[in-house]
Parts: sequence; C-alpha cells; structure tokens
Amino acid sequence: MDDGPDDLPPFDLGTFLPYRLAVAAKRSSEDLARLYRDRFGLTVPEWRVLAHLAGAGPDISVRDVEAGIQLERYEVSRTAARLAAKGLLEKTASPADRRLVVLRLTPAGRALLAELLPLAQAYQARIEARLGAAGYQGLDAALRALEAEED
Amino acid sequence: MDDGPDDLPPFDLGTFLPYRLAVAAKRSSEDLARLYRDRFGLTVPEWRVLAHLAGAGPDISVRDVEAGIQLERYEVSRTAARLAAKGLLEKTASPADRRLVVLRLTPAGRALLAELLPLAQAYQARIEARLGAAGYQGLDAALRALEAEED
DNA sequence: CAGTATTCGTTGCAATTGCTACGATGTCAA
DNA sequence: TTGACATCGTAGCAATTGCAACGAATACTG
Repeated sequence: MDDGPDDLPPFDLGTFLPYRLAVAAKRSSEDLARLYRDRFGLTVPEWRVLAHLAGAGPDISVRDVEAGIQLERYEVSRTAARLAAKGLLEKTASPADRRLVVLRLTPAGRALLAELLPLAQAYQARIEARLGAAGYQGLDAALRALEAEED
Repeated sequence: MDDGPDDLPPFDLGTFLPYRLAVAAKRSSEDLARLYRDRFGLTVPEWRVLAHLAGAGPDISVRDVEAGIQLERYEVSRTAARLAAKGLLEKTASPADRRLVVLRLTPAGRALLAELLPLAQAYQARIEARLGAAGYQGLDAALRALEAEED
C-alpha cells in the first residue's frame, strides 16, 4: 500500500502554461490545417512560407523568410524545395549577391493563395468572434508580453 | 516591374493567431526545456509523461496518460519505453485487465521529479509575474475559451 | 457458449526533423 | 591582391515522428 513518503510537490500539468499554450497552438494549427491540408495538400511549414511570401515584397531570400516565420534556415530551405517541386514557387540565384536564393511565387502559387488566404482570414475572424472583443484583446496583450524579450 | 495584378488579399502572418500561438508555445516550451534537457536529459514528451505521473494516482495505464497529456497512444508507448530504459519508471501488466500496462515511477523517477517540479513551478510563477495578475487572468480566460469544444 | 467486434499497446516502414559539416560566395583588413 | 573570416544555402546522417497494421486480451451479441 505504502508507496513511500509522498515527497513530490503537487503538480497539475493542466494548469501549466507551457503545456496549455502547446495544446492551444496544436489545436488551432490543426483546425487551420484542415483548410489547407485536405484541400491543397500543404503542410504547416509550407503554409507558413507561402503566407510569408504573400505578405512580403517580391524579392525574398531564404534568410528573409527564416527571420520572418520562426523556422530554422534548413527547414525553410527544404520547404522551399518542396514548394518548388510542386510548382508553387521558383528559386533563382540573386544577381546582386549570388549566395542568396530568391523565392518568388509562381502564378499557380498566387492562385492557391488567392483561394487560401480568405479562408485563413475567415478562420481568424471566427476565433476572434468566439473570444469576444475583450477576450481577444486580453489574449493579444498576453501574447505580446510573451513575445517580448525576457532575461 | 509589374508582377501582374496584385490579386492577393493583404495578409500578415505576424497577426495571425494560430501562428502567434505556435510561436509563444514553442518559445515557452524551449525556455522550460532548458531546465530539464541540459540538466536531466529529458525531452518534451518525456517531461510530460513524468509530470502526469507525478500528478496522478499510482495506477496509471498508457491510455490514461494518453488522455491526460495530449499525446498519441504510440507516442506515449515509445516515451514510456525510453523512460523505462532510463530507469525512471516501470511498466507492468495490469492484473485486472491484462491489456493494460501500468506505469509507475521508480525511486529514481520520483527523485528526479522532486528536483524538477519546483523548477517548473518557479518558471510558472515567473511567467505569471511577467504578465501581471490582470494579464495572466486574460490569458487564462482566453486559453480556457480555446480549450472548450467548438463546432 | 461461439463468434464477432472493440480496446490496448506495440512495431515496421516511410517521411520528416535536428544537428552539423560543407562548398560557394562575399566582406574586410593589411 | 591576398588571405582570414563571415554569411548563405544545402545535404548527410541519425533520431524522431506519423500512420497503419498487427497480436493479445476483453466485451458484446445472439
């Protein structure tokens, strides 16, 4: 019966913030992913790279994307290679600095985004509606605080 | 110069909630992971399984863990196998239902948690302090709303 | 009780990931 | 100019992951 002294402090993972954030992030990512996985065959990093290209200027290198979407360089590189294989973007060496690889959406890529971005925006609107204005502002403020540098 | 008609709606990944949640989750997970990766050689799923065992009763099966910590069954199985190999928990067949595998912390596992849990709690306290009482309550409420069923 | 369906946990296989090293290009200083 | 150093992107390799199929044990149905 006796498992020994209960020397462990009480702990509930369900109230633990890193865990809760991970669960919320995974859940919303998966909800969203249903929009683009089944319909367009995209993975999460593929979606991110495309979304970044949609929102940024025309001459974007791998390192620009890396800085913008919180992926490691090699992951951007591999994701871009896959997207290029699918015909959604082109990779060309930058004439100004031949170390750089410029990523540019193809017409097919733009067409896909023209369909997908409104769906993403609708998803965002749905979440905001569910949280309510005050709730959303609270979340926004908290995320902003978490995004800020610490240490 | 002309890239064709700008047929894409404006979109900024930086304001997109699934993305922001993913970034915040990854960041806090990594901050926390520094506590247990360098020091105890644990991975995230290993930490989660141990934390769940710490907070739950003594007779916990793989499927109980699965339900509790948002991991797929096979991931719990593999994680438990690794933890068993490290000597942090034992796996035994349940006498009541021999399909079930009961996971139980070893003394080494309990000792590790006795060191680690206070660090995790301190981390949580630090985040709450950074957010302030109002900020934390706002985040808590929003996460609760996101955790609730939708559809 | 026999036969079928379901649950539980594990594993094989292919794909993805993370780390590290590498070649290619560019920068800087003497 | 030349040589050391930094940056960019890629690729090799090992480890992890996701999926699906499987064997074992139990529950259900007639």
